[in-house]
Amino acid sequence: MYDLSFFRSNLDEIAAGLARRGFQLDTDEFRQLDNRRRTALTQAESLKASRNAATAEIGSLRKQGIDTAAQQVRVREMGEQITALDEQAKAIDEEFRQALARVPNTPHASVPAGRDERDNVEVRRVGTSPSFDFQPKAHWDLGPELGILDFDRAAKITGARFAVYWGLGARLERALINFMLDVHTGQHGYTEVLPPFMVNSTSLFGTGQLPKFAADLFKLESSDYWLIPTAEVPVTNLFRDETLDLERLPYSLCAFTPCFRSEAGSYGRDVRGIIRQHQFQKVELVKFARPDQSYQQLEQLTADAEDILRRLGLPFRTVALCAGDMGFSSAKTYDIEVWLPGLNGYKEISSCSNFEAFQARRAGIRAKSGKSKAEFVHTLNGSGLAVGRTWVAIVENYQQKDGTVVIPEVLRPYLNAERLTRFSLA
RNA sequence: GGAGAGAUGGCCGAGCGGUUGAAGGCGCACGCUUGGAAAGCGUGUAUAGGGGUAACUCUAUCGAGGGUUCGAAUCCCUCUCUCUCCGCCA
Repeated sequence: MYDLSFFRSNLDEIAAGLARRGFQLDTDEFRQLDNRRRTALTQAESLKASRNAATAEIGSLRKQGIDTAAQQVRVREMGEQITALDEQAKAIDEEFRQALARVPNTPHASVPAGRDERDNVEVRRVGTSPSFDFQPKAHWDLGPELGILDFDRAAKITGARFAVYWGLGARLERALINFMLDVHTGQHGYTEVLPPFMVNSTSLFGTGQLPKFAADLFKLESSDYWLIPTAEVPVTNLFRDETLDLERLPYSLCAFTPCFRSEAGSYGRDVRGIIRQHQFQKVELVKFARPDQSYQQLEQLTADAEDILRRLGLPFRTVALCAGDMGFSSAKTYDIEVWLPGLNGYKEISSCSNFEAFQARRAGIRAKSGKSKAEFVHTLNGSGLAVGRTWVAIVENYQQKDGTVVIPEVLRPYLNAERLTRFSLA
């Protein structure tokens, strides 16, 4: 969300920036709305000022024992007018705020132009896709064959887009979580945090999921609790309505959480396997940065996420999203895409964004040093990484001709195994 | 789930329905004092929005939302959160 006075005085520049991402800002509508808002506000406030004066006078008159019945009738009438004006002003203000809350962030100058994913720009490519002397399988075949992945029972106990992991399949997921957390906390300087997996709607507003994207979320009945779609929501909101010490920034946090997404409107996309599930797990990286350092921090955060793939020996590429492909709150985003033999292509495994002050303004996250005035921090986040998709990448990239999967060296202590072999309960 | 207590400025803590945006203290900032420091003294010290080139001024805010009243931090109702006890529970 934008700062009110900044938005007002830079409407045309903002509209031009938003046009890059294909968002048409109706500047006339906003100007009108803003004028109406200010008129209503001024009217209500000046009437309030005279009521306050009249009321003070009644007070002092009554102290002198003078009858004030006439004044009281007059002020009572003013009160009714004020109520009406207030309602009007409030309605217009609300209309203005709602409209403003639905305006996406402006892309940073370094964001490539373009309309959709085809215009994204590859910034680096690391590793080479493995060559197989046999026909490699997709994980949705290989997993069930190994007995470590079970879609049928998941559909029975819950429904579509859920999975059950068995044996070393379950343990591989857990190994990846621990590995990622250990690297980020031990090597990259992140502080681990374990937040609630449900949040209230104020938090979702803070990070920008609400009001526009309620349909993508799961909401619990008869409460204001929502299942988190990403750890970004609880972790960024940790410091909502707080003022941080500018000198101590950046804060670098990492959190493991499950994530829940309704995937409304994605019918038919990634229907096979565990690429797109209603429930998946993620290790998330979140940074609170000084405004003058946030782009440097975005590079660092992206490198930290990439490092997991390097250590796992998985081939990937990093792309800079074009203006038209970026998320609502983001000013700049890098997607990291891992190579998946089952798709014979790259698939997003992390999305690293700088939101600048967009979320901080919505969530009231400020920082100041000494006596300086508090300013909004810049927030960043990225997956480090999506665990389910990393699981897929391991299984598919390290599969062998005999149907087993060799586990990368760094994971073996966590898995207590060198290889995934056929598993069966019986 | 049941019973009770509470929520006031950066913090602690007053507050009779009327000039209380809010006493007092602490903290913080600046100044005086000092060889320097402490103590002492003085001054200042919230946020958001509107108007104004500015000085400044107006409005709102005492957990949130309603209500009573000419007027509410103060009275009434609802909700949220925190704490204590009981029950249940990992």
